[in-house]
Amino acid sequence: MTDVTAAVSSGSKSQQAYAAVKARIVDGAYPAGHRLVLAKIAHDLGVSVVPVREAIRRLEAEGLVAFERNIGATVAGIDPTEYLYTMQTLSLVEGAATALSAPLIGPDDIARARAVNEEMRACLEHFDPLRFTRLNQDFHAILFEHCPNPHILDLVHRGWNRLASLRSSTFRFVPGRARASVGEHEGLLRLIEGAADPDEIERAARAHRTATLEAYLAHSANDHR
Amino acid sequence: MTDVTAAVSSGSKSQQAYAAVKARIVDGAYPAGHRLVLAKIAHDLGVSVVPVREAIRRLEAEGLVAFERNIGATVAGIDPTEYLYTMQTLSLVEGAATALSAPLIGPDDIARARAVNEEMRACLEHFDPLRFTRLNQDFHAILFEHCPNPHILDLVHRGWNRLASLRSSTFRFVPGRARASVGEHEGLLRLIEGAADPDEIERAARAHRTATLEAYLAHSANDHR
DNA sequence: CCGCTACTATTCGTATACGATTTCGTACTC
DNA sequence: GAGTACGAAATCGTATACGAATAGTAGCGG
Repeated sequence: MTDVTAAVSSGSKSQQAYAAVKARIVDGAYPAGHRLVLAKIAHDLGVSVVPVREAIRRLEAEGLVAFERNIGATVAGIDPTEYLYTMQTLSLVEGAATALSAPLIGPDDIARARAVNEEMRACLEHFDPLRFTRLNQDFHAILFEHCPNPHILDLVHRGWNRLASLRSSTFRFVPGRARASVGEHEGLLRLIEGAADPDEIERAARAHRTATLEAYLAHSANDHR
Repeated sequence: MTDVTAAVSSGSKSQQAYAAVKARIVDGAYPAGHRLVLAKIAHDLGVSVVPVREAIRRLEAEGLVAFERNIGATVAGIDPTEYLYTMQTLSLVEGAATALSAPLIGPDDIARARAVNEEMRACLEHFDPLRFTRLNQDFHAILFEHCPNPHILDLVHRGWNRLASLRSSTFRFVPGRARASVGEHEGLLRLIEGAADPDEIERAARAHRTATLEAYLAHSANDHR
């Protein structure tokens, strides 16, 4: 459940353009490398170029768009190096977000998260990577609902958006990673339920993300030999 | 040694406006709450309002400026809650940046950092909080020079900028914090020199920032009773 | 046939202009 | 005298317009 619904109408045309372009990038309508021509987007949205330009610059600041002076904007791809940077940062901020949220998570939240995780488990047969990824985000979003630090939460969301262009390729291509993920989720829930030491929760949440990164690294090393 | 020198001329007028306004905010020429009128800034810089607007929006994204629709922009202050959020995030990213950098720090870097720290120690008599803070940033900047993850480094710099408006009030008002800081720096250098476990280095770097936060909290709790 | 140069078309960057919204001051009423 | 309504000034938000820089293309020369 993302903020895409707020795409249409949000006061200023700049916001509107921002939401519209962001949605198209995140859901893949504008693939990586796609050229973003200000005048064309402005025409499509029925606004002038100025608000569109502002929207594009904002997306650039979030890392979703690459903008070159006098050249133009393109949807930012994510090469292995960028992937590494982003995953490292995500493991950091997700770990902290989970640890900070843990004391505020109630039994009902746990139940909801566990239900989502069971759905993920069921999803392992007839595997649908996109659905699996959406459920994965829902799972963590529940854990972060009560996160007391909005800055850290914002960083988490930025990381997720940044990875959106990959279209869950890790789950898709690294065998066994999806199943392992479900197991780690359950472990995380047990720790939170048991009111474990925040440091331990942070380590577990961090390792959860790091495991995906390392699975990717191992798999891509395998590919290239 | 900040990037203020790059303020003048940097290709686009938008960049120029960004650097100019940012410099004035960070160095205190525009204090917190100061009203930023687009037309006035544009006139002062000799450009039109469009690039200035773009610059202000960028500063807003970095948390340095608060922008309200149809109202205007003001230099963002930092209330206790924001301070807490920012310090928590900084402890997180500085801890990671230090741990990631540690294996890449050579003996010459250690020597330079130690020299800066000794300058800080000397600075404890005839205490000059602003100079002390600048040295403090120099110290950590040396440690981060080789940081292999630019995303995390960027987050560190954003946090520093966000705190700039405080004008080192923690060092100024919390007794003993400056001296403790110098000691913690030396401990950090020893850990790095000794090629300690990255986790231990991360904990120490994180605790270094957390200690300042807690000193502030304790002190302000004292104030309000 | 290949490489270089000049030209054209596209697109960005910024200035100017105008409508929309808010704020502040003033006058009027109770 | 206090509160409210109205109007003017200030400021933002966006559209339009034009200059600047770049990329693509055609033509020329080797």
